[in-house]
Amino acid sequence: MTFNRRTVTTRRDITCGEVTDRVYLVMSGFACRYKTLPGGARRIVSFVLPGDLCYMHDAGRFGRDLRVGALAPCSVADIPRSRLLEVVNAFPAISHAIWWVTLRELSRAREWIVNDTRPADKRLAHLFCELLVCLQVIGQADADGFEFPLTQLDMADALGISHVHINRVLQSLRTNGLISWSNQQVAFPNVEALKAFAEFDPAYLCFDGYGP
Amino acid sequence: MTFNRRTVTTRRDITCGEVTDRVYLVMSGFACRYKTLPGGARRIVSFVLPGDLCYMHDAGRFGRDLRVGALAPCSVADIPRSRLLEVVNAFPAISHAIWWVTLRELSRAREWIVNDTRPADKRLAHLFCELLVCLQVIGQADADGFEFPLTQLDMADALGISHVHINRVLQSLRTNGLISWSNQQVAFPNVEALKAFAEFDPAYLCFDGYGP
DNA sequence: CGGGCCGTTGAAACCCGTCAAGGTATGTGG
DNA sequence: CCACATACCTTGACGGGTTTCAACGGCCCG
Repeated sequence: MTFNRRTVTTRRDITCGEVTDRVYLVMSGFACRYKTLPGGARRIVSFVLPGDLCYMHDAGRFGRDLRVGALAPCSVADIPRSRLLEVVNAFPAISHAIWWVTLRELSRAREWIVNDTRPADKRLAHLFCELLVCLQVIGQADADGFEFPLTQLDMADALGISHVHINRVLQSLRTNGLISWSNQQVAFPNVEALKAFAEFDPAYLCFDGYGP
Repeated sequence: MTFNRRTVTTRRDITCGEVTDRVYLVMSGFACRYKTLPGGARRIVSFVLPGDLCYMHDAGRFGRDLRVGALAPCSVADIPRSRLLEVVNAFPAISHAIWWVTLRELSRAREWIVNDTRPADKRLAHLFCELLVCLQVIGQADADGFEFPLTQLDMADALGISHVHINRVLQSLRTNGLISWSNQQVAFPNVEALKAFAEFDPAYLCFDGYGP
């Protein structure tokens, strides 16, 4: 059951042209959903981690203005939409799981809206908390850190602030002993203090209670 | 087929206690989904217009930290969740429609994230554009304006800015001839100019192509 | 008449963006 | 091995956007 598998390099889109009859399964790497503003600025609206599906829903009508790009080299499997439908029909429980991840996405998008009201330092801390928990679930983070191939500019676009300002905010968090980040490795010396500072409540991630 | 129908006054929540076995249909008025930050600030993450369903999905797991409140007097119908399931089973096409509105919510939430990267004046203009189109679809707006019972503070919480600043931004838009707002009546002397200023592209609203 | 709620305005301080420049690492080609 | 280019990180200075605090006026309603 291996599909057309390929590698997408950093700063390239995962979509190939205007094809809409496929869904994309990210198997490794680091990607994001983003939009580009008329001025040329990029705003990342969510991260795509290994195991995530993209363009699951009819791409012709939903998310036409939303693109998916690699932030680190990604291994991607192209799956024909028809194949996905077959699987859903054969195993109705899959339909339930698809509902699950969709509602999870919605809940997370809303928390990102809320996060945008916080000052930049708490915003950055909150995003790191989210990444820590999500990466732990897929076994790509230990208790207090993870490997992190993204640049400061990527994080700036995910938070909607400038890359200059994120640098300053990051150093403030560094000197406060909340974050260390170098050589593509992020660590949090005091995870509880970080979560408290970020006002982080993992409920919105909708992990607990995941069914079949 | 009339259900337990009631009226919710301004600044009150539509939910009644911790009940999770009901969905709520807003039949008239103006409501919003919101979260409250630890500091006490309220952030609105989406508006709820007449015809919208709330807590459609298992409220026990999703959206526990999300509340629904009335911004103007609302007429609400409480529907037992079991009744909704009956209807879905009896008319499978309904299931398709529920998918539709859910994906629409997701698309809109993501555009709100993008909107948060714009300066406050464009942000406000963009939100007005969204409201204009959505209210037109349900027949509660004409070509260049609508009745609007919300306060400036409500709009501030929907945009994540202070009520003082929204007042200043609003006056700037007023003097530029883009918006007039008084006596709960909003009008846009030049809709096209407003949309251009706001960088508004209605694609994300996912209205076109709505099926059965 | 008094009390909320809402809109409005001014002043000061802060957060953050932009511009500009320099520094470091990595990779490439000569 | 060196020159060069590129991408990324860092820093300072400056200006503008935004928040906060404070105060006042209008309006509706009890």
